[in-house]
Amino acid sequence: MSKTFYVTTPIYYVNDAPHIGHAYTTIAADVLARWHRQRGESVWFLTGTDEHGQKVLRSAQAGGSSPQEWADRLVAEAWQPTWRDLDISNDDFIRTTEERHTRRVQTFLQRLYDKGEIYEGVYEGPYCVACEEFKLPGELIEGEGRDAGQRLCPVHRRPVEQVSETNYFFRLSKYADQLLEHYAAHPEAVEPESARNEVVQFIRQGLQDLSISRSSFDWGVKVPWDDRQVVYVWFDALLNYITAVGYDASEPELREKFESTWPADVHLIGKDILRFHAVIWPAMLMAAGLPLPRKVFAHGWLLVSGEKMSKTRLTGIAPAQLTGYFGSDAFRYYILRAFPFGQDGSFSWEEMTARYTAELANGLGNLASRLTAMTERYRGGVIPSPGEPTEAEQRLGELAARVTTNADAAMEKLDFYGALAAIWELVVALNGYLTEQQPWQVAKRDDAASQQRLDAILYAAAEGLRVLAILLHPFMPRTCTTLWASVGGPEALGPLAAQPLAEAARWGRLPVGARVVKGEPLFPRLPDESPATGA
RNA sequence: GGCGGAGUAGCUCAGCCUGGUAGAGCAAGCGGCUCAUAAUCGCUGUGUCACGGGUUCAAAUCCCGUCUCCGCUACCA
Repeated sequence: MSKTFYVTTPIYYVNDAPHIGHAYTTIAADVLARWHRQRGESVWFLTGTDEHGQKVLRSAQAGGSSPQEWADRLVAEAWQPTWRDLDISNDDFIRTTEERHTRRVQTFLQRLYDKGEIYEGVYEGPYCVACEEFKLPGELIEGEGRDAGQRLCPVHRRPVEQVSETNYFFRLSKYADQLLEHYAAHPEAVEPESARNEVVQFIRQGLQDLSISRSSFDWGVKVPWDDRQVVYVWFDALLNYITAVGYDASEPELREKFESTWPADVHLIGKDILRFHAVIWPAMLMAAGLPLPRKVFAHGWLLVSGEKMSKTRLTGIAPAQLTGYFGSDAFRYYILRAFPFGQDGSFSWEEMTARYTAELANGLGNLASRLTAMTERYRGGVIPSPGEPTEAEQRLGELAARVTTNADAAMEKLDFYGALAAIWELVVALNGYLTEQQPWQVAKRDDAASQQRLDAILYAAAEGLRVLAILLHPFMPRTCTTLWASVGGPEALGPLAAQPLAEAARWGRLPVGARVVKGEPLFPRLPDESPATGA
């Protein structure tokens, strides 16, 4: 059985509703999954929600509901609708409160405990009595005046106490050398390079064992041998990548699923959760004797006005604010086209508007309108014979092939930006081709040679659009389905999703006689005034 | 404080490793075209390459220093 291409997003914390940062990761994962499906590979694309932990408990209490009700509502009313709106094609959606997950988390934990990878110890740290919780050393603030020399809780502005609690610890420290060896042998396992350097540097400093249970609250997976404690939420959350695909399943189909799916080919994450994925997670897998993920890719952040998005600064943008105005496909296109994937990108409404108009409406959309209008007008909406290709048509065919190869190579590197740049060469070339060949002039001449020439031009342009529909389908599924239909693809060649990338650029696949229809513009012109928004 | 990244055209950025007339896209201006969503195609300009030194025949590119911005510096997710 061949290995399934397995791509994941983080499971998102249901403390809050999704913003465009979550959408960025998820859209990238979706495009990657669709690209590999279009290659003809078996693909498994997983996303989901992380629902345990103190913050969810607190949010639920503040909202006057139980944590389970809180999570249920956010998942049903915020997260899943957002992914539906964005045409996210995940194959599964794991929630950490599902029994299939919690049961397997317990099994995993018990195995590590039995192997001596987990021991009972004492966690000591700064604790705020008012918050009733442990604080991170880094979030404390220096006291002034009366509290000079002391460190204060950032919420209550009062000194923290050193408090200790009995917890269970995972022997993370013993895996430092193995992790370093692994990354030396597999540099591709953490990308981009800057992220890998940070991880390696961090591990070199030495690792401490990790406290993986909590006893101060109970919203979590119970530690199987000690029900006074619940599992630390990250330890619980990371395991979703294996529990969702059948780790420790007894059913034969699920065992087979796990064997053919794990290890993950790509864990896509934001760079803020790099350490959990590139240090703790692989160490957990080493301890359990399971294979490590092939790649963790930490992408940059979408910044708004140069700052990380934040609710408190009112810079958090809900995806619906953008999709409602630009459409889901335009949003998917923009965030992958505007910024190299590994780097931070500065989101701006103005830039998105400019790209929408220049690249989608005037570029791709208008190109489709030109071809379909002329085919309807001059040939009654029927794809004519390709006739004798001249050098211009040959160049188009060669470009289509080269662009396909380049885009595929870029996608192999998770370079969505480069892939779109490559594909856009074909959009630009086709607009130039039509302008140079002037089919509207050729159409005015009645002689047979001119009419055959017109056929050839229209055919070549239609071929170009056929290739574009296939190459862009993973990025803009909705629009490309429309485009595919408008060049007669469905009847002539079958469903768009079934068009293999390897065949996409083979020139001349569109059969003579396919029905071309000029429909509504692919990307309608934006209204003059944009909706009021903080962006 | 330590480690790492960045500072190049109005905007977003490439170039820097492997020194040798400073580039792309967008925006702007001019021209062509009229099939198309007032769309498209061609042409044009623009720069103390953060600052100060140094190496060199020659530095955006190498070296030293300074300034500014950002990230990482472990158990919130």
